[in-house]
Amino acid sequence: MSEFSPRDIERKWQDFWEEEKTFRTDAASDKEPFYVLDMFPYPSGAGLHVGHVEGYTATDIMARFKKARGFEVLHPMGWDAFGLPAEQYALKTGTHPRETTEKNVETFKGQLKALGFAYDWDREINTTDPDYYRWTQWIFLKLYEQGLAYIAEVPVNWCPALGTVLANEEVIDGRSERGGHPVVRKPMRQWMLKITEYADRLLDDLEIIDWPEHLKEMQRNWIGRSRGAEVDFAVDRSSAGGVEANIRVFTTRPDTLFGATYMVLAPEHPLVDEVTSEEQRQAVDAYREKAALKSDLERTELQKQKSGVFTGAYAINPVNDEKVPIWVADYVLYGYGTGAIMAVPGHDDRDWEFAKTYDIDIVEVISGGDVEEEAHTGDGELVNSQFLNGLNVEDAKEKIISWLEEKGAGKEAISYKLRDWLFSRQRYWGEPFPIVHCEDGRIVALPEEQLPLTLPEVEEYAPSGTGESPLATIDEWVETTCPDTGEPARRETNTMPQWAGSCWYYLRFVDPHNEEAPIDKELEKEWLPVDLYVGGAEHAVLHLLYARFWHKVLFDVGVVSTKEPFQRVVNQGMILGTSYVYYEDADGEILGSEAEGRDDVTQKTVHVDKVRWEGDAPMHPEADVKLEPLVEKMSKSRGNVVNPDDVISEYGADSLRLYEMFMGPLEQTKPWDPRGVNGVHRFLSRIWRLVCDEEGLSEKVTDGEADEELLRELHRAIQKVTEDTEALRYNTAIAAMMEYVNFIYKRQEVPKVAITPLVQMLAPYAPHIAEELWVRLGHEPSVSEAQWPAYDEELIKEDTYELAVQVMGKLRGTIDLAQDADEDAAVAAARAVEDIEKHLEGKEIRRVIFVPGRILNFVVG
RNA sequence: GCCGGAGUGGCGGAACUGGUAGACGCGUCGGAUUCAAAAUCCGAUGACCUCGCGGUCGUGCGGGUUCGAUUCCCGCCUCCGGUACCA
Repeated sequence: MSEFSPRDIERKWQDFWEEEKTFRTDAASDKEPFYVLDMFPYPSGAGLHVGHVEGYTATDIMARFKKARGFEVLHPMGWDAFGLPAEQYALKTGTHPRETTEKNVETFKGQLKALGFAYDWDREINTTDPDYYRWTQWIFLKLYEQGLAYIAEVPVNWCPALGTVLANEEVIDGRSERGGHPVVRKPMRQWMLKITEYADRLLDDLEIIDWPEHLKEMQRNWIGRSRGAEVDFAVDRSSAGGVEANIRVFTTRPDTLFGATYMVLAPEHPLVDEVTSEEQRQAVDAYREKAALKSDLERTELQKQKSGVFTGAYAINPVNDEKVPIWVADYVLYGYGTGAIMAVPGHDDRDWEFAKTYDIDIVEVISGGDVEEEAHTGDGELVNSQFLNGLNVEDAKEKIISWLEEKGAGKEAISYKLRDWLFSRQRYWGEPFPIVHCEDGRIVALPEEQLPLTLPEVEEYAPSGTGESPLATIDEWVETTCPDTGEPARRETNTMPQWAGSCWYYLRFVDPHNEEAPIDKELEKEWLPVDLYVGGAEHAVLHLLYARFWHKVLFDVGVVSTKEPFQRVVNQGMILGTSYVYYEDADGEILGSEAEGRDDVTQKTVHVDKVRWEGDAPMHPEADVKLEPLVEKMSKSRGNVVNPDDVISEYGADSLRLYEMFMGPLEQTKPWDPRGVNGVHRFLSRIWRLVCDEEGLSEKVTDGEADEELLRELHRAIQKVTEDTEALRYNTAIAAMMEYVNFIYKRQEVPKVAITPLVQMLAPYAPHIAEELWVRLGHEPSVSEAQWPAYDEELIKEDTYELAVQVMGKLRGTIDLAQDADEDAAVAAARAVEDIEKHLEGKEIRRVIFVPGRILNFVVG
């Protein structure tokens, strides 16, 4: 075959790798281990998209590169297959989620294989496999034994019309995504995990891992640790109907205590009932009821107007014994801090706004602003604060905290935004909890030997109607006996959330068939942490935080020896598509870009495949209207999705892989350009033609030696590609290979020794063509087993180099200069150049700046 | 609002620790090949002035430091991502 035809070679080499088990990992090997991991996908019905391909290609290149560099590489793939879509499909069609999952896995796996990824498929993991979730349940038991799993009544999104609990993403504007039925907050019995107990470690250990700073920052913000003080305010008995109570507040600004002119309790705060006066009770109850109906989102999203109700009661400010009114307001969240605040309107924006609305006193305690105009939140000198007067904020905090501690009215405290993790779902398609509830109320964990507790077959996937999972309707599964006493008991009918399976899968890949433990201890020591973990930024917080949490728990119980699971994380950037936009007015008339911005029209798109091309102008298929190209996130509804299968059938997998890496830096958001694929395909064809001919090997290819210049270019290319690949700068590594190919194209003949290393360097990027060329060049398969080419710095050096010459910082010419030339030689050479000399003529040279290898600059007077 | 990131040719992007801005690719133009076209190969391609040699301007905007700034500092603008009453 004379022309490059991916169709003819790609399948062949995919089969070769599979049969030869080229990418099998020997976990017990003596070689240095390198673990490179992708965020495994949820196998959706839609199949792989170009975003998956980007991340997976990036890790695949690293895996193949490291293998060639002599590492024992672990590069596995699996399926995060529990989850909502399969269950919803089951609801609609009655198809068992297992069937849907199997089918989708089949599709995904076929697509991944067609891309030539070097996975060790013997280590494939599926989170829905009982042999896998047995250990997910086992880890849950460890959490439970450690006291880190508990049951609580927690409000969930309850949709009475659907008779089911909805996930946050299924609720839009307080209504169900499907059907638009009202959704209310309803407390239900839930499993919680005490991730808050690990907050400090999750925060501190960010220091020891090599993650992008923005990602660490997001985790820090999510944990939201803040230092402050807890202060007790006694409730004024006479105003609260004789009730004796303390209101404890958390504040980061104890220094402003003298400026506290009211207090606020969250509507859910238990003290509200106790302190509310008879006159105010009706108003308070009404307010609390209204607040309870709002979802968290509603409570926060429309932040414009603050609302609240006075309870009728007062509290005593411990620093000056002044009476301050106690209010109820939903801008205070029950879940954060103590659920109550001291309000300092002079120095807090929210309190200021509230005080203005309800005409509450504003007292300035820190000078430097005008508290009648706005809250002054910055630093300043303390005023109106007795013994704190004259101090700055920092010192006042210290002093007031010691004062409070001395008086027993408060103490230093730390608060977190992070909440405990709501760990149960009222669904069928998830891991069952290995827990039974006995009739006497005891909660008993199943013994390890009884794992896995498998999901029963069900007739109906419809929700039970009570808010419980469909499992609750299967009596023969639910009804069991207590493992301790043998008395009748009921199984837990909640299931675990999708996060559970993905919290530890990276461990299982190391030792996927172990029946004694989730992972062998020795192997864990050898392989963890993961050296490189690549995935989408959408998991920057939750998945990565949850997995870190589990890892730390497993560390504490001795299952793993490492503090952190992922040494290095990289987020691949999003790939954007081009939408073709037009506008439509109320009468359905189709309009072009001239209608942009008008508010009587709606923006619409034409699916990429339906666009009618008039030359290079995109036109509406039915109307004579020019469409406006718009680069944005790919989505089905915008008709701008690029399907990897289509690209493969037109250009082949190698071109798709190469293009996605050539587009730009891995972490950056990049627009898809269909013509770009053609460009890299052209590059691969050029290499092909360089090597191959109708007869087999091209006439240009010789058995001779490489000359000095060729060697220099070759070794320069090897150096650049090696360094850039190591640093994930794939785009510039590819550019270096292109430059080298352009260079050898200009030659009549090229010796094999100058092409072979190129093919080896190409192999991680475009493995199929590289394998084929490798064999054509007379080597035994496979290039995937070959050692990465080395470069020799000596060969790269030249006798002379080109030096830029500036006069007054402006480039005036270049000179060829010997490597070891000194300043005098450089100046002489520069002055010999007419174009440079004419800028120096008749001027006094005041200074010469000579940086060997970099610059020669004349400063003239 | 706050936090994070980014603004470089017609387009995607390159430029190591301040040292020839625009590598590589796309597109465009020209040439070769062809009966012709596609494909391929070779060359040109930031803008402006100039017949040409050459020159001036140019990395979002305005300042600054420096012999020299895409790179460092100060002040803005725009876009993208995250987050949002967290006391």
